[in-house]
Amino acid sequence: MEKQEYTEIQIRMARYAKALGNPARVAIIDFLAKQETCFFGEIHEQLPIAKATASQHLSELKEAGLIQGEIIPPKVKYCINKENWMEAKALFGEFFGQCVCKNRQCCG
Amino acid sequence: MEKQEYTEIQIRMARYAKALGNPARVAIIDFLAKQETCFFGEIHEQLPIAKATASQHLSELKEAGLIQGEIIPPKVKYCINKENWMEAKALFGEFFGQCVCKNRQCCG
DNA sequence: AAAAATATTCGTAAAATTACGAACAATTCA
DNA sequence: TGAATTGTTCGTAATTTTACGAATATTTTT
Repeated sequence: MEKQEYTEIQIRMARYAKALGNPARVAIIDFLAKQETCFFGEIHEQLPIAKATASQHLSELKEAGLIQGEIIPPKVKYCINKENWMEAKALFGEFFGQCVCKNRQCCG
Repeated sequence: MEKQEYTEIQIRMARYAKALGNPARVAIIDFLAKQETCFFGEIHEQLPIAKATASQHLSELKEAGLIQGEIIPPKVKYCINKENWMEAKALFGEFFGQCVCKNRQCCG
């Protein structure tokens, strides 16, 4: 086998991983995971970054499918996207489950 | 609580996630996870990218701690870094375990 | 010693990421 | 209606990422 393209699963894995590849976004998810929903303001309060930057990170998490938002004037309510969260959880579970680390020496 | 800095765990999570945030790097790990070790050439054969790019991705995975390399002239042998792999596995496990998705409605 | 094989490093270019303040839009409150 | 509140979008700048071919270094083979 040579020069294979990536599998759908690898592409989806990388997409979710990339979305989690920043401490601010990990912190946002940590915060959201512990409650049903919450407003932008509460999320921003937790983060050591400007409002505009927080909004940008939320957009990326939404784009990746990990969260969703709903406008409740004049606020915006965010929450985990349950369906995609479960998919990501399964993907990472299988990913980290595939290494037969216990049975081997690895390098050195 | 306001303007908190990120926790060590969030920073480590983001670091591992970022390393996995590219399909080539996910593919490399997928390939390495299935065997004790293998040489650069075999890894590169699997990937639809140039040699230099593959080497670069391997560097990033090594930098993040997920793999390690050993020179066996004139080849280079790579493998999963067992210790850090286990840490990453645990971090992602706790991360995805913390959402109480089943018990809630989320937005909408 | 010269040629071949194996990977990394260098130099470079295009695109994406991260961050901020200012400007804006939309709704609510006075 | 005017002022305040809440977030997003715009414009911008600095940095990082991704990718490639060419050059380089190291060891092995001839």
